[in-house]
Amino acid sequence: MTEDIPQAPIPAREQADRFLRAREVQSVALLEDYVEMIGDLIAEMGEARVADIAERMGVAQPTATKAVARLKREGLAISRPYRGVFLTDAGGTLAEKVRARHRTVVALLMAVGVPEETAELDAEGIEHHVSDQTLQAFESFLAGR
Amino acid sequence: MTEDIPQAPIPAREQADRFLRAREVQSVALLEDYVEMIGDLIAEMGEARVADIAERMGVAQPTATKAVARLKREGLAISRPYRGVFLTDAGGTLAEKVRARHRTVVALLMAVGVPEETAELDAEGIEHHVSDQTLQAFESFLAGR
DNA sequence: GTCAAGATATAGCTTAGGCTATAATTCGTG
DNA sequence: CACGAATTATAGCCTAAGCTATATCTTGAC
Repeated sequence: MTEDIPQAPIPAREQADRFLRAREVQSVALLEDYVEMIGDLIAEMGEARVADIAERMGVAQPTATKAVARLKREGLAISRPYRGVFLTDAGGTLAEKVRARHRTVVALLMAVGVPEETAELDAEGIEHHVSDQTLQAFESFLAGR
Repeated sequence: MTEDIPQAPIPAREQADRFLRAREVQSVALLEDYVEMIGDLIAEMGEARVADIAERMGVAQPTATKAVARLKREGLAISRPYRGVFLTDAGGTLAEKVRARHRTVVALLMAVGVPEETAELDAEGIEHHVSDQTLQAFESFLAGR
């Protein structure tokens, strides 16, 4: 509180845009998490059941059901009542992208000295805010070190 | 979709804990943003008015009023009706911590090759998910390069 | 083939964070 | 010092994401 303003103040409008973007990102973050989880479950167990999704996401079963309904609305998943959940092509593509990004973020964190366990923990929240441009920078950094 | 499972599968419980943590972080992220913003406004203009907070956060004025009410509930800010908003000691300390963390995250991103503008944009969302341990790793990395 | 157990869906509630419209208050100007 | 403009507060609405309790459907065991 005793120091001067560090950088030149940013225009209010520009700063507001940053927060708007952060809020937008947040609204798709859950979709990404669920899609990735469903992809993992299908890869591991052959199908994704709502009860397993709920357990792994750490939410109650009706919460997972609601989330799946939203995925269907967004065209990322399909399911019939009392049957397993599957990904559409769009959902599968997204899951793949999210999984790759997660790996890159964890690798970057570890490359700058973050212990693996902490890297995994923090990556879960960080990854959603990593833009394509930043992701590319991470990959270049990891390749060229 | 054609490759094997990359790492050994994580116990469901452990994975759920990661998501639980990410959700907890999210619930304090807005508090942090508002507190930092109020600190900035006081530093720049001598006081933080609700209208300015709203403009810079990119929200409507009643939304900012509600957020300030929550800050007061949490003991981070004080205000009297139709008067400016001020930070408590706890609020000031938090603002300082958030501001420092933001700078470190931006510096780290730039250090691994992210352009400044993108670094600022992504940092706004990333910073909230950076744990103390990760922050320390960032600082060591920046110091020792 | 029936029936109990397990899985999924539905109903209804809560909190948080947005919004618009409007009321109440403060402040600057004449 | 009064009044209009600017600011802040309040009312009431929406959506998303969580929860518990309960209803409905599926399935496996007998």
